[in-house]
Amino acid sequence: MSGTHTDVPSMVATPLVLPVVADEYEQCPVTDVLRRVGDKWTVLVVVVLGQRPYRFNELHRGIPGISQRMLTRTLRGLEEDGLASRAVFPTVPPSVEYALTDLGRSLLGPLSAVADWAVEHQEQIARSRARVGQERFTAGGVQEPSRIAAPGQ
Amino acid sequence: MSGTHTDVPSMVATPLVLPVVADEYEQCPVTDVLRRVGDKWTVLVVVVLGQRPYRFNELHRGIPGISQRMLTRTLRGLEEDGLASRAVFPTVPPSVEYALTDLGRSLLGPLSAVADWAVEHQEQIARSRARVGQERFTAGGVQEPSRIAAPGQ
DNA sequence: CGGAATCCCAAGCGATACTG
DNA sequence: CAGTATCGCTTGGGATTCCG
Repeated sequence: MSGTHTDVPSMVATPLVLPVVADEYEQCPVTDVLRRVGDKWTVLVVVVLGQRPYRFNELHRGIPGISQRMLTRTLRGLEEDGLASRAVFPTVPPSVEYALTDLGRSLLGPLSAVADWAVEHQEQIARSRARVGQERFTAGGVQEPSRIAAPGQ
Repeated sequence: MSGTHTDVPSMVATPLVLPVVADEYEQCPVTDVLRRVGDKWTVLVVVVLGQRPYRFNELHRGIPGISQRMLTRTLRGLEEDGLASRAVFPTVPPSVEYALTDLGRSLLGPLSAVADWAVEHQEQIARSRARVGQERFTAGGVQEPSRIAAPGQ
C-alpha cells in the first residue's frame, strides 16, 4: 500500500485531520475495488474468463452454483468497470460472448497473489478458527503480556 | 463431505445443537478469504495494523468512518482467523492492544498487489463507469464482431 | 439463447444506548 | 477504556417467471 490513496493516520496518533468526505462516503478507490472483488462471484468469473472468452450459458454451466441473475449482474459490473467486454452476435438464437479486456487481464496477476495466499494459508486459518471457536467455551483468564501499557494517556 | 461410509441414522435423532454446516456452499478457500477481504473494513484495519500495534479507541480514531460495532466485529474476525492478536492489559481502565500476527503480516504483500492495482487503474475504471453510464441513454446499435459465432445446438 | 422483472429472505452495516 | 445489545435500514443474492 504505497500509502498515497488513503489518509491513513501516520505513525503517531495525531489529532486527525481528515479531508472529510463531506457528502456520503465514497471511500478510497481501494476499498471500492475491494468490495467488488469481495462479492460472491466476481473473482470466480474473472478467473474463468481469464482462460478464454465464454458465451453466457457456457459461463453459466462453467460456474456451478451461480444463478442467471447473479451471473448477469456480475458481468454487468465487470463490463461497467471496463474489465470485461460484451459482444453480441446478431444470430438466431442470439449469441453473446464475454471476454476480459486488457484491464481485466491486468487484474489477474494481483488477484493471483491473494488467491495463492489464500490457498497457501487456508489450513492455518481453518485451524485458527476451530481453536478460537473452542476457546469460547473454555474461556480462560487474561493474558499476561510481557510489558504493561500505561493507560494513563 | 467426510466420506464414503453410509452411516444410517439410528433410532436416536441427533440433538444437533450446532449447524454442522453440511451447507452446500463453503466454497473454495479462495472465495472464502476473498469475502473476508471484501467486507467494508477488514483491509483498512489490516493496513493500519500493519504500521504498528494499536489500542482499540486509538484504532477507532485512526479509521474515521467506522463504528465501534464494526471495528469490534472486524477485529474479532481477524482474531478468529489468526491474522491479528488481542492482548488485554489488566490495568484500570483496561487497555487492549491489537497487532498483526505473522500470518496477518504475510497478507500485507498480496494485499498490496491488489491495492496498488486499484490505485493505478482507478481513473480508468471511473472513466469506464461514466462512459457506460452515458451509453445507457444513447443506447447504440449492436456491435459488429469480426466473426460470426455459430449458435449451433 | 440471453437476458429483464419481480419477490423475498438473509446478511451487512450504522446509530444509539447501556455495561464492567 | 473497551466493549455488548438492540434496532432498523440497506444490500446481496437466490428462485421464479416472463420476454425478444
